[in-house]
Amino acid sequence: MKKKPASPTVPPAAIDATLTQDALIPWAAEFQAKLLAWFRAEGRDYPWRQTENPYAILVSEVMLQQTQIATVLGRGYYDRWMTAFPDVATLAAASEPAILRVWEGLGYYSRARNLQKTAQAVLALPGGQFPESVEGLLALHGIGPYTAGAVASFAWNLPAPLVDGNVARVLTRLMACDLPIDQPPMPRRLWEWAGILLNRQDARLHNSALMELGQRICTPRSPACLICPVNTCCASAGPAAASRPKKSPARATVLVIEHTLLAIRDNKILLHQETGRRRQGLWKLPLRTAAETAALPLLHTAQYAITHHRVTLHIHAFAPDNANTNSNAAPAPQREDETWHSLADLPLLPMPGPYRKSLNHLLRQ
DNA sequence: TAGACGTGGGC
DNA sequence: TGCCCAAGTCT
Repeated sequence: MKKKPASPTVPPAAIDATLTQDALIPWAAEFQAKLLAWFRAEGRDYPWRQTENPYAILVSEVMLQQTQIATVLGRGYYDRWMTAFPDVATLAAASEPAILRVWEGLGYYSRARNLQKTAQAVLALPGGQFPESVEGLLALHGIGPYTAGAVASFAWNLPAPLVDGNVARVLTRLMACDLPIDQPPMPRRLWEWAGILLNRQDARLHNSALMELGQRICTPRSPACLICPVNTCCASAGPAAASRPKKSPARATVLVIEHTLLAIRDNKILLHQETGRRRQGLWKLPLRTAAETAALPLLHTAQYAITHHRVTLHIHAFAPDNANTNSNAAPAPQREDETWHSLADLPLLPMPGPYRKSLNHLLRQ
């Protein structure tokens, strides 16, 4: 099978020049037409594609940041959120624990808090409506270049390009680019390419189609070039595709061991609320050093990953009533930032997924 | 600007 | 199993 040779990286000068779409990418019109035809015939029907409500679209986009559709839809996060907080006013008035509880398990919890900040900011705008421009959207918390382009094009069909992981992969393959996509000058160049290729009359469909192409056809490991609707436009179609895009090496995984206490008395459990950047506002079991827990019985061990850490979570039994009969290795039962909570309230408290799972396991009987 | 930020799924 | 990846943003 005869393939276009993998062309060398597109010279920056050819891209940066201010020229017409046809001169920059001669196959742009063909690409747009084939992409749109494919999407009209094969595109999936997601809840956020059945609405032009900017709030509903924003919620979906924020949930989908670094998160797969199967998680957001299959595990019910989108439906639960839209039921609990159906509009900007409801979300703006909600309590933070209520928000975090609905978000629990999705990760990147600042997304949930920023969504509420944005709801409050929108309500405070004259008219109380979302700004109908990329610039206006970018000024809101948690809305970056991708999400601004997504809301602008999906809600109002504005001619705004967008680049996410899917689009970046499609574009580097189309252009046979071997520069690392996470380092200059690639991020800027990808946005330029997306802007040049954008179908300005049908930005909504075009952007949806481009992402879905990346998600379903132009996949990271085994791209389906043979059935790709735009393979005639692609400089990587065939074996070369899987080698793109290039990326900087991932950070090394760091091993961490957490020793925690399961302290229960009078149907109350001792918990600690996170106040730092990580998992802020969520409740965890009290953390202790290995030495402090060495003499305590080990109840449960679990493993989980958080960003580039690999965590082994040990949960030790601690009986506050017996504390003074224990050796001097026994930990203080309670520290300043730790509080007792009724076991009945446990389902209401936002908690990192691994802790929730371990507690459910331990308290089942 | 490079690092930090959660979690689950696929291979 | 241990990576890589997923509709990114913030500091």
